[in-house]
Amino acid sequence: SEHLFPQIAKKTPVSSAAPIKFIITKTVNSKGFLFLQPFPCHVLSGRVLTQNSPVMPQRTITLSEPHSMSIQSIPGKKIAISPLKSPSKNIKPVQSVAVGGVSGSQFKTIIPLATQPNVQQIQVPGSRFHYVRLVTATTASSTGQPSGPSTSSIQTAKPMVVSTGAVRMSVPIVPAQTIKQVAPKPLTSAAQVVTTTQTQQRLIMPATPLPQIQPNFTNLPPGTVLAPAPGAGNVGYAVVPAQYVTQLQQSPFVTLASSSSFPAPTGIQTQARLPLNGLTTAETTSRPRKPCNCTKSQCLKLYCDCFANGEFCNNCNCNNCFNNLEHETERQKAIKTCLDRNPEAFKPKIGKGKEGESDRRHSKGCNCKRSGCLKNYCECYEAKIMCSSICKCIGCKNFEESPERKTLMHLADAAEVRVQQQTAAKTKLSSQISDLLMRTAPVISSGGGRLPYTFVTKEVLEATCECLLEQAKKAEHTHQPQAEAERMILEEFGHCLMRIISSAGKAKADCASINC
DNA sequence: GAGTTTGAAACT
DNA sequence: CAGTTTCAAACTC
Repeated sequence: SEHLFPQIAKKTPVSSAAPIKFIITKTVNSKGFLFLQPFPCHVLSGRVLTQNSPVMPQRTITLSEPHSMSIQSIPGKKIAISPLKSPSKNIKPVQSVAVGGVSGSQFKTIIPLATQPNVQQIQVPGSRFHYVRLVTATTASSTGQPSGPSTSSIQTAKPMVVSTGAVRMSVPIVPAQTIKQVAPKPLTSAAQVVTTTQTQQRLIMPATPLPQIQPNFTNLPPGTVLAPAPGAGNVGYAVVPAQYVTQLQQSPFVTLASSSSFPAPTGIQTQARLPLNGLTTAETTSRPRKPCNCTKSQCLKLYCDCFANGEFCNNCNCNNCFNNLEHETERQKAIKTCLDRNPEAFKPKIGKGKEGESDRRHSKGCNCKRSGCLKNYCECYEAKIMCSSICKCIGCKNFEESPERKTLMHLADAAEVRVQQQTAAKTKLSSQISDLLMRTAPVISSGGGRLPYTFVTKEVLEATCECLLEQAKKAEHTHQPQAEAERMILEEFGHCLMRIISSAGKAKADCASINC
């Protein structure tokens, strides 16, 4: 990413350090998510790149000294990388969103890294970013050159425990068995994560240095490097968002291992969203993005919400979709086209306010003409913000004092209250039914207020029905009017119920006396 | 679910 | 940059 890191664009002498495979950079996409793919550089987040992309040649960035890097082309390399945050104050938002990820269904896959020490963290002073170096055992030497083709490059990866100031980059290692408990789609071998024919690949996960990291994998942000504790085992793990794996699985370039213990949820796809920026965990986890329905754009234009958000299409209803790893070349080209047309294309449209939501506003403003900016056609309204002076809308009613807007808000609030009440009522009813079933269900070991038997047995029902039928016949024989007949039957039903209840109570008392 | 409306994106 | 077309989502019936 020469334009972002001009200082590293120049090739510099390689030191004794092992080669850095990738730089992690960052920006945000149009919906406030951390977005990396669109940038015409060799740094793509959590995705596999192909060297032969016409858009940008993939390169390896070699760091020797903190300030000196070089970029070298490595033909035939495919590398997946993810964002890496510095341990600065920027950490917090990253963690808050990265952990939650896309939705509650999102999980992280922990890829065991093998034994050779080939994941290294590099800190570049003055840079807001951290760099991670993934090298094979053969390249972990001091050659400074990338290794040759390999089919198990990742297998030798091992995170290093690096302390970056107050932030420790790793957490205690866990045994391999633990993977099954935390990763729905564990990979039996990292080597299987990235294998191709004849070409070497590496998977670089975002190694977010977070002081808040806890040894709970479900809370780890994507790309967390789990390094072995001193004296512990020799295998490390890296946590990557599951959607990456989903995409990787879909890729013709990459073969992923599927676990026999955890069948891959091929039918369940997650939005391949990258770590977010500007949205809270709750927002991102409770509101997975809707699948798109594109038919003509191949999901490679900004019409497509997935594409516009820097996401792969996943679980969408689109036709002829190119927004996936299978069409990486076309996708990169489309990204470049969009950026050529508008360099801000993938940046958030809604600027984040300095204090509270009131400061949020649409970066370009809307151009609504007929909706009064009070329908979701309006991007401002959709983002739940007021129109601003930069909007060019006609007949706007989306401003603070607008009576129409207030009415709409009240209606929305009322509707929400109704939904909540209905939900609460349903919950209560469900609870009552459940409780009732518990009370009437046969319980071998009686306790509390439960009855020891089920009294409404088949026999009891039959007897009750016979009684009711008998009452009906009686009414018929005596030529009672229909209303009177119904009354007699109901009365008999009442008697039946009383007898059943009485028997139940008596049986319970008997049962209690003999301590059954 | 089909058809219509809408406004952003894409195109000219 | 303005006008037009395309597109997919939002909306209505």
